[in-house]
Amino acid sequence: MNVSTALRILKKEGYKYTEKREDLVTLFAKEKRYLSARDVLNHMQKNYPGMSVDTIYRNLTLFADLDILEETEWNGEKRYRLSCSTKSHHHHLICLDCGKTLHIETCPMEGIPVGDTEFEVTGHKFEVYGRCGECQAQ
Amino acid sequence: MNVSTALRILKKEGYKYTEKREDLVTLFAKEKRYLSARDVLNHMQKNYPGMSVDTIYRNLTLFADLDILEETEWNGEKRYRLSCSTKSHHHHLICLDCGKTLHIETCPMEGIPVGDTEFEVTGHKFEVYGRCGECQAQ
DNA sequence: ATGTAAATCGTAATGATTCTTATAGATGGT
DNA sequence: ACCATCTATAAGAATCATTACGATTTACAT
Repeated sequence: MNVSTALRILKKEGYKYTEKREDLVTLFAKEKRYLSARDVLNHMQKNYPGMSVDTIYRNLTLFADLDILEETEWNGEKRYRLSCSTKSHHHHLICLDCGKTLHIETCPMEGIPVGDTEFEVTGHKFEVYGRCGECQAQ
Repeated sequence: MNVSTALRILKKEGYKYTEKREDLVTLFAKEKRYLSARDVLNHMQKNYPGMSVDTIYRNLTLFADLDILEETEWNGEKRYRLSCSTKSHHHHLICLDCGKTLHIETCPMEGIPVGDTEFEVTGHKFEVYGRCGECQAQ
């Protein structure tokens, strides 16, 4: 996923192009890590001092719905990062200090026999948590 | 995990026995599924009409710290269920409607090569989500 | 039985997120 | 380029889950 792909998806789905939306996607494209709504607000308010929290949340939710952003949650806050790829299903090793990620290519759902239960399976979550090298060195 | 084990852990760690704490653990022992703080409050206030939300949250957190309860989160609410066992590491298939669970015995961490990264791994989460048979039938 | 620290209550405070209403701005057609 | 329409945004209020606080009650060791 990159900025132009993201904006193309926006247009295709009938949403309007705004400079704030482009900057929002650009921020995620630069950072390539999980950011909280507050992180995003702090970054965005440098260029747009009066930017509303509502705009942040509304666009984060929209982008997650459009699969432009991936969403997760820790320490009571939702976090978002740019979708790594539209192609291959994968999981993450996540630094809980800075939100940096590494890919985990294997998916635990392959080989789990959940089809023979009365459950209708709708999703799954596999995440490994830790601290990256930089954050260990403070 | 059962009620007497839970109360033994409480005592061993120097916490006081109260009727509310016994009833709280008993509730989880009966339900054997994930409950939100609000679920617990509703159940408990039948017997203790004036019970404070603070008491609920304080004890849920305490019990989770003592590994009497397992904690997770979905739809913006923390959820707790009685720890299945003190012995074997496992994961869950969870009904997002009622909190009912099935065990998943295999752990995806076996076979994931995370030791050769600069990350210090501190934890992981693997959960499968769905709807149980009863909830599908409403 | 008594003293003390912990547990609880009632309520206020907090923090993240969502909602509301009025205004501003993007897009498509002229 | 201009206009109409409909979406996006700002500002602030509202909501929801959770935590904090001061006062009171209770468990339990002595």
